[in-house]
Amino acid sequence: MAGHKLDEIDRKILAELQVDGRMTNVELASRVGISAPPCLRRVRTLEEQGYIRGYHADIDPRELGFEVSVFASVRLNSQAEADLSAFEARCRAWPLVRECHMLNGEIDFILKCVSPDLSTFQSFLTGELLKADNVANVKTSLVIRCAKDEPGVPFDVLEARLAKNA
Amino acid sequence: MAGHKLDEIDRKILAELQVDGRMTNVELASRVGISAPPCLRRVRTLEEQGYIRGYHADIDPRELGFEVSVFASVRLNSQAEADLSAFEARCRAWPLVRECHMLNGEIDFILKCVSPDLSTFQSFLTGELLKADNVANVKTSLVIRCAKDEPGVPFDVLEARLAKNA
DNA sequence: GCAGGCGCGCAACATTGTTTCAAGGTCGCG
DNA sequence: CGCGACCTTGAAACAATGTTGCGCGCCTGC
Repeated sequence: MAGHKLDEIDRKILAELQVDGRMTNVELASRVGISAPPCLRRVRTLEEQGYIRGYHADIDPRELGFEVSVFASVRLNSQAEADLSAFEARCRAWPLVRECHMLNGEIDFILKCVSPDLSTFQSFLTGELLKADNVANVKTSLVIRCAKDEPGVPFDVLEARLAKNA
Repeated sequence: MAGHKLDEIDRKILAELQVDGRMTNVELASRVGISAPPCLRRVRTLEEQGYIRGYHADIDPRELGFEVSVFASVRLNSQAEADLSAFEARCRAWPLVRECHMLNGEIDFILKCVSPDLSTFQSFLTGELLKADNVANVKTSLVIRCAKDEPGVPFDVLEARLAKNA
């Protein structure tokens, strides 16, 4: 699956679609330097092979009234695999939790949450998260402002590494 | 700007495009229950008004050889606005840093980073981040696994709130 | 050199994107 | 109550794009 059999054109396609996922196929083809039909075939292949997991509109939560973002550091009582999985399943079911990452070190999980306002988050925190089985400790940090938010792959780094190894 | 003058159709459009940002306009129109032309006009308006910030392909970093994700908690020596802005600007320039959020509490910033391997991240950490001006302290946590990663807006919560207020 | 496979580009058709225009609906005001 | 301005919608027509099948050239291995 991780066979790095991507040529330069494939990587250009991924980089372009990461910047603008709604670009038309003809536009994409002209940018990467091939004609439209093979370009479309490459995109389909990249989708099937899992390089492209999907396409999503990037919607501003604040514009829709989600004024509050919070990072929550969670510690559990038990780190047995079954308990970890159970907590992850609960996170997937909570709509306010948008991301859930398991970490090494003292903190077991970090959650990224959004909420319309502080009181909504507080009732989630006290009524749901802190009451959940196996949760020992939660430390929350309000996001004051966001300087950078670009999930994805730094293609410039990737190209630099490939150039060095060549 | 934050005038919530979105009707149900607009919210449906946003929800659909968040799930599949490459959906065809005619497909989108049929899903939200109107014909294609007004649907396209609504999408354009939502883009212009900032509800939709863009469209991005969701690319799996692991497939491209970025095996390591790290959260870094950063404390600065000075929290003067000029110093905060300077640090944010540095984060925007580091390709391995994908997200940079300013927090309240003890921690000043949390960074989400990706890297091809641990040694690359370590050289970034010791050679760049820890050497940067004003950085007092950095605590890093490796991501072991990711249970949920759905940036965006929980539209089910939004609709529930609107129903309650109606 | 030659057969096979692979990737490209061309051309044709199906589908979609986009504009234009007229009809219906809503709101405010006389 | 009725009128008029405004907004939104949907149908039609055209331009643009998505999609498929086919043939050519290139590389590879024998």
